[in-house]
Amino acid sequence: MNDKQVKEITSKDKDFAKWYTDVVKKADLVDYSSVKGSMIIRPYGYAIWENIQKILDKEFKKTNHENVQMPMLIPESLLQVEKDHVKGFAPEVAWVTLGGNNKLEEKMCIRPTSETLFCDHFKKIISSYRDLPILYNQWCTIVRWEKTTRPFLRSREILWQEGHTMHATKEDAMKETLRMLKIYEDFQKNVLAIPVFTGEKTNKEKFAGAEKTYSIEAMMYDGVALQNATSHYFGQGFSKAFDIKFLNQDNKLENPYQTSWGATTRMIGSIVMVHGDDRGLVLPPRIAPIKVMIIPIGNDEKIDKALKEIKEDLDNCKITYKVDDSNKTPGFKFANAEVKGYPIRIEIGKKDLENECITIVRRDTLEKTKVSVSDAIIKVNELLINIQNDMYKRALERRDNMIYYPNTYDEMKEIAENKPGFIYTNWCGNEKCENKIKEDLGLKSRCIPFEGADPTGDKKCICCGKDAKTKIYWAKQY
RNA sequence: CGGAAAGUAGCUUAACUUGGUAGAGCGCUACGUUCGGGACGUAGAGGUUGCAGGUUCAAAUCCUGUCUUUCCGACCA
Repeated sequence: MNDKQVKEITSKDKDFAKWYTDVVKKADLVDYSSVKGSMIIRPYGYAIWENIQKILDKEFKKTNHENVQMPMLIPESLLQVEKDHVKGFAPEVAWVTLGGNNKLEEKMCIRPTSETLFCDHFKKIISSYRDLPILYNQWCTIVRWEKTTRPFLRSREILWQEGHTMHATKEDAMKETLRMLKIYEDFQKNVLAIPVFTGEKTNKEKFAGAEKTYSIEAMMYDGVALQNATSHYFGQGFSKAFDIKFLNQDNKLENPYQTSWGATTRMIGSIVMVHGDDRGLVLPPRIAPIKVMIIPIGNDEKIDKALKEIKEDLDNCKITYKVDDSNKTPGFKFANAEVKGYPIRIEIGKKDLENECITIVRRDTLEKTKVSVSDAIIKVNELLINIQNDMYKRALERRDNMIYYPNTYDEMKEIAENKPGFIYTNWCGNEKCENKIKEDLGLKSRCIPFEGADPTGDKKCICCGKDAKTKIYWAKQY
């Protein structure tokens, strides 16, 4: 690879953190604002988010969820209703204390999440089992006063969706919690081409106020974990605290069972860190706002004719594309298309047309193929599918090669210190061991997967040596 | 929030040590020539040196504070 082609992006193996910020900026996904932790999502980045919204929202609607919009401010007293919840969130909320120049009677926080707001509302609209289930979702921003911020990965103002549902029975609520987790899982695998682990969070890591928290865990290129979505089962914790009641079929008052689930623009960070390379962003076709970038080389009647034909074919197949007819040289346009990560690039030039063909380049492998103008659309359709599948396969293989299975604590330590990735071990279920591993090795528990989590080998906890209850993933996290 | 570093045109930076008219490259605009891996010519636009104080005849330069960014920890989606 010519150095000139990558002069603007730091090599990912040399300095992954720098590479990441280079890519998100050079690909025009974000810009920094003058407010710490509040990023500007630029049109190209926002277009990715819009695609995420479009696809997820369709899944939510298919499963009978309705979108709503709740207030942005939560009165202090409302936030405090559920004890674990306020304890978990109080350290990271932003407060509004003034209205104009007047001090507010009661200060209000900017929502860090909206469980309390939804509960306050649910109390008013739920009275019978006939009102259940209530399946709500909202797309909004929230604020959490994070100490350290990075574009997409950790910001203070977070763009996300949060689902909040109420059910008549425990079983229904649990079913909902897992159903939504599955929707996230399928979305990440099939659309974002990101392999993930789904499973249960430990007591220590679960959401403030939840009975159970499930998460989607992805591994970035550098082996560090990123939690890409969560789904919580609340049981009756909030509904009791908020005194939400319904009359069941036996004419008895009961507290409903609740769930919430969310995913954020952090997923865009995952796409960058799972698929990107030293030339920039690489977008999976299914999430790419522009699937094909057409680059005419020079001016010629023949080129115009071929361009017109290809555009028509793409339109007919509803494939999004753009034509780079700027006054730049071809080399510049190629490099730019690579930084932006368009899945496919079509080069239309005189030389090729003399042989009745054009050049199609796939972004993920940079492999070039020459096809006739009339066959271009067939090739594009084929490539869009292949690129999507190959990107997933490569990410999966890479991830699986970075998972380690130590049998002793010393081995685990050796791996934690020298090899980036996930570590899968037996665990006794005790928080003490979790804390020790965090302190000794800097690793946090990721999740207990749904399948294949029965203890293996000596069936003893890797840390304390007592009987293991389960297997669990450990990793450093963003 | 602790520890470290940085902030000068859109970007990369020079001038800062030793105070004295802020300079360049890239990018941008217009016109022309080009076009198969980051083109070239000519002409041009673009700066209260992050912000606020202080020292001084004089501050990009010295001092204090503050904000933002980056890296490393702690906290967290």
